[in-house]
This record gives sequence, C-alpha cells and structure tokens, in this order.
Amino acid sequence: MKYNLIIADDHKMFLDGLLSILNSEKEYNILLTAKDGKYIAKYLEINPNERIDLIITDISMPGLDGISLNKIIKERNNNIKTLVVSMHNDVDMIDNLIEHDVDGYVPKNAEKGEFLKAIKTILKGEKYFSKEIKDIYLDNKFAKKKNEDIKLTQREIDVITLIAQEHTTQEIADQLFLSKHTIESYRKNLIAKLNVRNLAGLTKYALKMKYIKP
Amino acid sequence: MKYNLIIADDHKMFLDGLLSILNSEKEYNILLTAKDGKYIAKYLEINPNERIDLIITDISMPGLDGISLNKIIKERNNNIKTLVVSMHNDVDMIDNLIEHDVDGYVPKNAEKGEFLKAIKTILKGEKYFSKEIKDIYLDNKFAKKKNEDIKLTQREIDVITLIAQEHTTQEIADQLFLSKHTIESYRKNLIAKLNVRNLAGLTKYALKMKYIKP
DNA sequence: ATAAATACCCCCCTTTTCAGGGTATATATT
DNA sequence: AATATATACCCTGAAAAGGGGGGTATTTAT
Repeated sequence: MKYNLIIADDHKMFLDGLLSILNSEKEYNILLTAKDGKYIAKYLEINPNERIDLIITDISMPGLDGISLNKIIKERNNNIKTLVVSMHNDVDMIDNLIEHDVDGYVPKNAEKGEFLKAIKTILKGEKYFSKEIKDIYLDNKFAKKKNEDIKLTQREIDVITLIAQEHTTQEIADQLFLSKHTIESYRKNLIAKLNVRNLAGLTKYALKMKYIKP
Repeated sequence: MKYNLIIADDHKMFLDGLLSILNSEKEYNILLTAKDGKYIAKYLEINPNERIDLIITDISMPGLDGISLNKIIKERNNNIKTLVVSMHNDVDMIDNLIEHDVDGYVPKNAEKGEFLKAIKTILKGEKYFSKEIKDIYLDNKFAKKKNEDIKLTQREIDVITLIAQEHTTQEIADQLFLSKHTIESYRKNLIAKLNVRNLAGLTKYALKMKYIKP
C-alpha cells in the first residue's frame, strides 16, 4: 500500500526536484501536482471519498494561496495531513501556519533528507517543523515575550512615532492638538515604560515595532 | 553538437529540478554535477583541454564556495561561462559577482523559463541578470549613491554608534577619553552631515548603516 | 462600588541638545 | 610647499529633553 500524495507548488524547478526525490521512494504515489491551490481544491471537491494522505503545498501561489488551501483541506475533516514549504521563514507566517493546524513546515532550501524525514514524520501522525524554523521562531518569540508585557496605548504610539520621525515636542503637540506638556508627559512615560534612556532608545523601539519605516 | 554543462549545487532538491529541466532540452549535455565546488575545481584541473561551455553554481556550498570556484574557473582562462544561482539577493553579493566577472545570476526561486533563458543568453555570449535582481540592485545602488557622498570618519562612526546606543554626551566623552565639548561638536557635525534633525535621525542612520544591532 | 488603568494637563528644575560661531594640530594629498 | 582633511577642543545662547512632583476626568475591570 502506497501513501497518496498531492503537491501544489508554482515553482517548476522545485516541483521537479521534489518529484524526482519522491519518485525514487517506493512508498509514495503522487496523485496530483498543481501550480495553483485552486486545482487542488477542485480535486478535493470532485473526489470526496478518495484517500489522500498528505498534501505538500507552497504558501505563495497565484490563484489560491497555501494558507487558504490548507483551510479547505482541514475543513474536509478527514485525515489529510499538510506539509508547507516556503522560502519565507518569518515568525508571523509560522504563527499563521500553527494557527491553521498544518502538520509541518520545511524551508525550500532544505536538503533531500529533511524533506523525506518531514514526510515520514507527518505520515506517522506527528508534526514536523524543521530545526531551522524552530530556532528562528523561538528566538523571535522570546524576544517578543519580553516586550509583550509592555502595551502602548494608541496615543503613546502616536507620540513615539512622531518622536522617531524626528519631530520636536512642540511640533508633536501642534500636530495632535495637545499641550506641549502633555507630550512631555508621554515621552517621560514612554521612556519609563520601555526601559530606555532617551530619544535614541525610543527611536529604536519605534523601528523595532515598525511604527516607522526604516 | 551539444553544449557541455557542469552544475554545482549542494541542494539536492534544486539540483534535481534543474537536471529535469535541462534533460528535457536536447542541446545540453551535463558533464558533471557536484554538491561542492571543490569537485568541480578538481575536474577542471584533471581535464584542462575538455571544452566546457557553462558552469552553473550556487554561492554557498560546504567545501569551496561559488565565488572562489568562479575565480578558479575564470583563471583557467578559456571560454567557460558561469551562471550563479542563489537565494540571497542582496546588493553586496551582486557587486561581488560582477566584480568576479560572472556571466549571469538567477535567483533560485525563478521559473523554469527564466533558467533556460539565462542559459541560452549566456551561451550566446551575453550577460544575463534576472529582472528581479536588477531591480533590487538598482534601487539599492541609487539609495546608496545619495549616502555615499557622505563619508563618516572612524571617530564620527564611534560617536554616532555610542549615541545610537543611548549613551549621553558625558558618557561618550568618558568612554572615548575626549572632552564633552568634542562630542558635542561631533554630534553637531553628524546632524549637519547626515541631514537629520536630532538624535532620532542619528539613531535611524546608525541602524541603517548597521553600526548598531537592531 | 471601587480600584485600576487610561488620557489628559501643569509646574519646577537640571541637564542635554542643537545652532551658530571659533582655534589648534597632526596627517594626508596634491 | 600648499592645501585639504581628520581630529580634538572651546564658547554662547536658546530650545528641548529628562526627572521630579503634582493633578483631574473617564473608561474598564473586579
């Protein structure tokens, strides 16, 4: 008995590489490959009773993206596992994937062995997230945790943004129709809240939080 | 007559994809594939008279990296063309490639068609750099040009770095064994030189120039 | 019902920043 | 030898930042 696999990826190069790897393994049967999620979605709709073990999908695809596709797959409410492959290893994306209950993630630059390991692990019913992505994720999460206790109000964000944009207190006051003293209070509170020493610290914080463009 | 190609890439997935594309084209003969530049270098050494038309190479490889390999190839002083593929599309890398006289660059996430086009173009004797990379390159170059007129001295870099690290003038003076007034002068000059308004601007510049970590 | 958090405002005082000047000297560059 | 550049330093004065202390009104949570 072979495992039934489906692959969705719009990069021909990658798809070919993946196929050549999987074809050299006996236990995998490629049911379908597509360069757009919507073909997969349609296939699932037409063949509701076919056993599909794993769908490997890219995130960014022209018609239907990987996240949306994953939602459709998981809503089908049977045992289809999903393995996501992508080049963009950012934390928010991984959060998104976990939220959407994908079974694994491997970056596209991974080695052959890791792909096979990921597929095998997921088919066993476990999750697989590559070490690389775990490291990035945890580093960022821990970094964020520290800052997450600190929640700025909208007004505080307004003020710190304008400060980081090199505006003076008076200018900020004028722009927000507030007293100069109020802005001074906000600045004071921000410095205390964010554990920084001065404008340089506030500016770095604003950049880190992306209140301003670099 | 077929073109003789060599491919060096340590990512099995990508290599397989590339091979499957090239094998479906009649005019290419793959002489050798390797997952490390040093095998290619050795091959060139052993077969000095073999006609090789194009070597496709990754940049980051375990033993001998793509840049060093390219140097060896070009030193062989015959008509071997080089096409570099990579995932890291940063400006400094492209500069490095141009410096080393590679014949083309295509990002690894490019489509099949672009790879074939790049190979064809290079074999014709022209250079091929993907549009994507050209855009990134030019955008960054133009952005840099503006700033390149501005050259900071080492001392100025010291001062702006410490400023961005939230140190006060007095602290910077103490640390650099200079007078407080000197630091004030440097700060003033930096603000004028960099066309910013205050510490926030200096901090952003220091971040942009990577004098400090984000 | 009350505590806590949020948003706003004010005063005082000291230190720092910032804009405008300046001098002196060593080290390159031409 | 003349000039430019980098470096280090100084001064004034106004503006802003930074640190401390107050406060009130409103919303949100317990």
